[in-house]
Amino acid sequence: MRRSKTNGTIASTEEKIKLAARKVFTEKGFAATRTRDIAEAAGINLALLNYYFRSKQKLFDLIMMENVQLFIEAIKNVLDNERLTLNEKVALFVEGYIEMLKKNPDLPLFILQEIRRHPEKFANQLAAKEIFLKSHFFKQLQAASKGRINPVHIVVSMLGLTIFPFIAGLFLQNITNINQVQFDKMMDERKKLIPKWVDTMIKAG
Amino acid sequence: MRRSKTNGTIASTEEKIKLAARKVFTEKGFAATRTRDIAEAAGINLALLNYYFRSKQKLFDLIMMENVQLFIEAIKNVLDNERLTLNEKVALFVEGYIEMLKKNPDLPLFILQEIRRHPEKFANQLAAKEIFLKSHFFKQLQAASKGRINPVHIVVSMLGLTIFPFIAGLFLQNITNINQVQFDKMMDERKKLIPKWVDTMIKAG
DNA sequence: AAAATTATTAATCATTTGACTAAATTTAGG
DNA sequence: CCTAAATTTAGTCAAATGATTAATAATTTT
Repeated sequence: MRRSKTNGTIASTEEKIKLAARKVFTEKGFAATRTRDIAEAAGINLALLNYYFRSKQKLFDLIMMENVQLFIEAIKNVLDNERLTLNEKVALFVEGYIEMLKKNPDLPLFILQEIRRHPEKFANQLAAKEIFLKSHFFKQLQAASKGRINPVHIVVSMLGLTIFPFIAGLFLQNITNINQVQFDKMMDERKKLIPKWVDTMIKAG
Repeated sequence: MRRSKTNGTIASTEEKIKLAARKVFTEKGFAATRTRDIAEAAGINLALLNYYFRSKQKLFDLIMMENVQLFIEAIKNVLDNERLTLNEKVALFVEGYIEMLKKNPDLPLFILQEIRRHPEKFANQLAAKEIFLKSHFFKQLQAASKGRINPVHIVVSMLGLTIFPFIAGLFLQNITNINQVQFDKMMDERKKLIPKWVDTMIKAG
């Protein structure tokens, strides 16, 4: 693999391709994306894409990995911080995710689509299973909701309340007659609403 | 356009293709689907697909329309039934959708993806905007939540709590360590949980 | 500055894929 | 049965597309 020393130019070109690839892939998915689209969006010659990344698939895998990373980083620091109460964790999680999703609204649909298309790739990969179930967060949740309700319901609800609005963004703006600015404002409101709702769910069952 | 009189056969072949097309399209999306896949899944010759449906695009549009129809029918009868209380409407909506989604878990991702890809096609189409905002349901919601909270928040939450688990099905089964059967059982539990939660949201703001 | 390495381009290739054609086979009505 | 319409098939085509190549330009190294 070639690594250049003339960093100024190469990093810029490679980065240009990656940026364009993230944009086009995330918007259209793997199959609907043509390498020519990416090349054009990046303002480079088609052959350069293969020069730097070997193949469409390799480039896609790279982007996908970085996207998944975005998702994980937004949780990581919250779920296992033992100094935070359950409510504080929920609040931080919701706040962090909504901020991230405001910047990357296409991300959830992109990732979930990909999981559906290739479940096997994600089955083990992150070992998210164990990490999640053993997290301080999940233990707190079990303790707080003990007996009244399956804590998985709470987790699913928290994720749904936070992520779903972005997945269905355009659809919701359509049926509810609000525009982009109003939508973003509402998402900010949800930073306070969701933790309150989740707290109620835990207590009320 | 040829219409046969030997109805037995034609309906069966045409239906076979449509069933196969729905399956493959919904699983893989438009671009990733090859007409040859559909033909194979339907157990028919490739040319037959074009014989009955003219083109891949036409077939896709048909399937998409039917899928959207599924979504709408599940709401239609509930939203404007003036004899139902708000809580009854929510309960019926959630019940109906969860049942529909258990049978068609790929539907939401498929439709939302398509809306993202071609927003213009859905912008006016259903005029869902007006229909929804003028529904008896929405008016009841406004009355019940008056002042405390934007009713759109409630709608978004209700949809999210109901639909999101199916969109993220595989992902959730992964991180929460539950299998398909447990998942379906949980979805049944949510038929009772979600209306209760929504009621709390409305009252508490 | 010469040589070597790295970056970029235009042109081309090979494969995939949606669509079409023309012929063969089956079915329905007389 | 016979004929015409309906159905089905194999074979083919043209466009799209991922990838490669060979030549050229730019940059770095010696």
